[in-house]
Amino acid sequence: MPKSTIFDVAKLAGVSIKTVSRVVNREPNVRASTRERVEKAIAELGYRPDHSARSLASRRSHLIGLVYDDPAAYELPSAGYIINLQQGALEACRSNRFELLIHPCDYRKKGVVARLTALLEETRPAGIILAAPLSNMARIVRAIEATGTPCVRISPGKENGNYYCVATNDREVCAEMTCYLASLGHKRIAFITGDPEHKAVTRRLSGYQDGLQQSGLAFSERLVVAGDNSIGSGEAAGEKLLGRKHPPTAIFAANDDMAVGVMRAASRLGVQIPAQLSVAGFDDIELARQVYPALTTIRQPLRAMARQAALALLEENREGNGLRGTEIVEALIKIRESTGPGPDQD
Amino acid sequence: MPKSTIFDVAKLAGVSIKTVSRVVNREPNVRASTRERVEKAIAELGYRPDHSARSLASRRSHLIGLVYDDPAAYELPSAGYIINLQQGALEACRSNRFELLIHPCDYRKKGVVARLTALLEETRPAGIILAAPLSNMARIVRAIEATGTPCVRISPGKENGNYYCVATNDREVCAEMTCYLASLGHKRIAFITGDPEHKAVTRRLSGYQDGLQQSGLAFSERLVVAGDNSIGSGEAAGEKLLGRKHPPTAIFAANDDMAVGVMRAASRLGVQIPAQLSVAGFDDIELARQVYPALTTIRQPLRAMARQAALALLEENREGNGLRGTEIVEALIKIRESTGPGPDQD
DNA sequence: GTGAAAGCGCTAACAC
DNA sequence: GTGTTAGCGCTTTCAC
Repeated sequence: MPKSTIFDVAKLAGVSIKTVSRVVNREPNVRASTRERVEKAIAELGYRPDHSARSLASRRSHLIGLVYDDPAAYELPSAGYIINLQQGALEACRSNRFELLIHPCDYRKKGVVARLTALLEETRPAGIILAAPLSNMARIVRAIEATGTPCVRISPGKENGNYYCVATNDREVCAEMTCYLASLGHKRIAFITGDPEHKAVTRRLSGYQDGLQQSGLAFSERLVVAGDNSIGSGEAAGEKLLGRKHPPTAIFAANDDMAVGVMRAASRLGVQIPAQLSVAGFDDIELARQVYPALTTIRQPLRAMARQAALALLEENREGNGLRGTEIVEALIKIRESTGPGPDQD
Repeated sequence: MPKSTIFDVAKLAGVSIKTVSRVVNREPNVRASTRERVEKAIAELGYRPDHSARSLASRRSHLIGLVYDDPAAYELPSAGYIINLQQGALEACRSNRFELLIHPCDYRKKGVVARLTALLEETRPAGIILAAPLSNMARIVRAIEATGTPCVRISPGKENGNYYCVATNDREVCAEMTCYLASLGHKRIAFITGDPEHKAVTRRLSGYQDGLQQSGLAFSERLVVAGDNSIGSGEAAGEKLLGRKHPPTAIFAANDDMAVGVMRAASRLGVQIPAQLSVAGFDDIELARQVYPALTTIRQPLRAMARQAALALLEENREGNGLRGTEIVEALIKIRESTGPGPDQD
């Protein structure tokens, strides 16, 4: 079957191509009976509007770009993170007949901005979803802005008012986790911070502080140790904390990898979890369930966030009334076995 | 800067648009001095050829589609698999100014074929990379063929001569692994088969048989147990095998998840690895390194395979002399701690 | 409600 | 080597 065009459909339905176009694009001003006739012709011919022709004429494509930090640089532990983003965006695309273009980029390299600009100017996607930590980087955001491509940022550090953002209640949920630990009877709750490059991770520290305050516990700098998001750094931090004369009875790490590191340190030092030490993380990576005891953590609704981001882009594409504000998608606390009532304390 | 077109460049360089087109597309028949002038004009105006216009006129886009089994159906353990495919394809795309479209599809659902056809007919990608297990499914392959889109299949079951395929030496490497186990002194080497839906997994059994033969060991049906690729099925199979009067001293599972299941069964039954039992898997998933003792396994060079697939598509796009044959990318045996000389045997 | 005509920005075929 | 002329298949504008 040689591919049919809008002309073939028009001829078969006995209307003009403009009417076919109206039907295809669900525009108003078509009589129901006409619409039916056109739809029948479309089905009969197996007509598919050509994407390139459409984009060329309308100056907007049916493509959404997903831009995220290139995992090549990371040795792939972020696979779950990326797949969740993709799945969320795809869910939204699928129901709207859009396709998803992926564009990981390594912000550490020269030329990223140029490549990104090239993508936007050549491909002209209907919009871009920019994931953290790229969503915090001014030069990336500016480059996108310069091309005029609609953009939604996921979990940006500061909620810069000029762009539409999708974020979680990171800080609040971390406060909640801290309160939960306090409610279990813990008095010395430590926190391990992450790589300051990821702004989202920084906000988690503030949440921890909020939680202490809400629970009537004093904040102490001694209970905050710096990590760099890696398992190794968590292990080092755990050793440092557990080696003290008065070790904490609970450790809340800014991400799961570091929490797992803490568990390793505890295991090596013969500290029982959760009997002697409660451990909590953030992210709910796959490893969190596989580790023993299973890690209490917080799940970022990444998939829902990406879906929301894509939906916003699609709406903007249809209505075009500007993308502003911040949409909050709530994070979820997953209580598992690594937390419990601590040992009796002085 | 209002976006400039090929006309602007032509005017500035004092040539015709066709000459600009030649320069942009690296076509021959342009004098070096002319080319330089045009390139200067392009740089000066920041000209970018419009992707849609190009695709429309040339009837081929600068997009490559990557089609794989939808992980939604799988609860995401396949994240690493997918990311590796994507990374490989992206490596090839990047150096050729192509973009990558991802299209996971759930072959269990009705309407996949229709959606895939729609993708191909509307978007007209320059080519499709079809990953296993989809690459084995006749109705999927046929649907792609019907649209005339160039397609490369990754790890298809049977090497159907009409398409270009990229595969690994699955069977050979499984024979090698079996020989390695035999060389360690194992006489009773068991094999756990996987989901027969994945043809690649079936070939692994043949490799195991080859290996036995090469090592002068007899094949016994009793030493082959069926699994379904899941950890749970590996655990069940392991229990069954280890519960025998003469249990095997080595178990080779057709994938890592099942191998991990075997390790769990061994741990529960108090069987020491590798002192009493050697365990080997296939895939080199992340868990393989995290498990204790670390799993001996086989790594499929997925990334290299996807890169090769994309490169073939790009070449076909340029030269167009037909895609045939099979490219083999060699798999790698990773010997870790779960295998060793077995116990002395009768 | 519907249609005719004029492009969108580029490549292809062929002329020179 | 280089330019001219037609489209590619659609949307847009505006007329009816």
